[in-house]
Amino acid sequence: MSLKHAILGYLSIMPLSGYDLKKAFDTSVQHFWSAHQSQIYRTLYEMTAEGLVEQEVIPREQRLDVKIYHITKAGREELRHWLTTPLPPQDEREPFLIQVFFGSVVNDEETLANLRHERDHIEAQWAFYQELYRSNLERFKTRENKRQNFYTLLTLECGILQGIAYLEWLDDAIARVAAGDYTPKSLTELFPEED
Amino acid sequence: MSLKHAILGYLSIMPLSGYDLKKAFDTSVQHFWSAHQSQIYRTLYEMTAEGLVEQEVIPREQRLDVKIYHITKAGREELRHWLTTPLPPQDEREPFLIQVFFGSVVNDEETLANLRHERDHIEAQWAFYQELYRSNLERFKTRENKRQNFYTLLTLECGILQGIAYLEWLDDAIARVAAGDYTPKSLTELFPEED
DNA sequence: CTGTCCATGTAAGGCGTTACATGATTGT
DNA sequence: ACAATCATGTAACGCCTTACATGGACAG
Repeated sequence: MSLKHAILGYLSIMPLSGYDLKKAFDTSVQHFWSAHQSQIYRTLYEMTAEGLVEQEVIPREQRLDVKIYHITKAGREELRHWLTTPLPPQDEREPFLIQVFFGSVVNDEETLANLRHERDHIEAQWAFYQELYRSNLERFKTRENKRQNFYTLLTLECGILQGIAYLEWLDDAIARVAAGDYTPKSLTELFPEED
Repeated sequence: MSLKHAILGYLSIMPLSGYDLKKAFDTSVQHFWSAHQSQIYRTLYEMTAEGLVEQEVIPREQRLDVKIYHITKAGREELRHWLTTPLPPQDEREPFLIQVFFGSVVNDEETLANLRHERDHIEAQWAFYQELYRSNLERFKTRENKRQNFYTLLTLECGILQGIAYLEWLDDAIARVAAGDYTPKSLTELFPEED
């Protein structure tokens, strides 16, 4: 369960509340991981039971207590173990590509609309990553923990580069479907020479 | 639920059994969708209750009956509707990138091992897609339904191109981590001029 | 005075995974 | 003779999503 380990990762840097964790997910790893707040609270509860984290309860008058979570020694060990264990192959699930795959069931106009919609969405997302990269770069210049920041930027870079490749494919697909051109790319067109 | 619609997509082309569907998933859309056979059977059962498909039971002596599923009119309408409705934005979940993101928690050697492991896995997968593309190209030349085949090849192309981008990123990341070089890419290095 | 932020959770349901079970046929 | 393939499923669990619920602080 990666969510547990992502939480451990954040808590290994500093203690946080469930709310803080939700914000951290939304603002920094959103491009490759997301979690609902209900999920975070439940997981934190389980992790407390498992001894991976400890609650520090800060009472507040007439409001729900704030609970700050600290990583335990066992938590650090678990995190280290997970970070050094190769993951089993993941199953992809991309519903959009199912729509494309069965594009021949509907009119090309309709598939085109889907492709354009996806394109707009990906482009907006890409612009957002670009902004994130920019702001993280700034921080890199001034901050101490270069190594931590480097890995943050590296994952963002991955998202950005894959976004570019995806956008290129989308543009090309849109052009071809719009032209009613069903000739597929040849192997030499598709694969770089080095192969 | 995309699984239902992927099943409807296949059944819109020809009637199939649960077993056939499992094979179809494994051999043609495996790169962007996978399903366990238990999941397929359960879903087929639900879809029968919903009137999206109909069972044709073919009894066999001393063996379990074969159940061939046919798409109904309601099923076709549902499929068409789904294929022409833009999908809500999907949440990504890539545990591997969490490992990279928290790479600073462990030694670079350990992160390097992860990166190399991923690289090997992706390369093998990429080679498999390449083979799939090759064989589908052959079929394209001889077969009737060019339009259907085109969309199949298009989704494969997507997987292949994204694979290339991902591999390039992995190679670059491996080189940089191996060299202990934590300088991030500048914006101009990362973004194409057109931007 | 309305909305957003802070901060916590519960409940129910949907989807996916893993393990188990059966048994004939076909290939090596 | 043994394994793989064909072909069907059940059971149980686990994770993720959606909706609901509470309530103070603070900004426009």
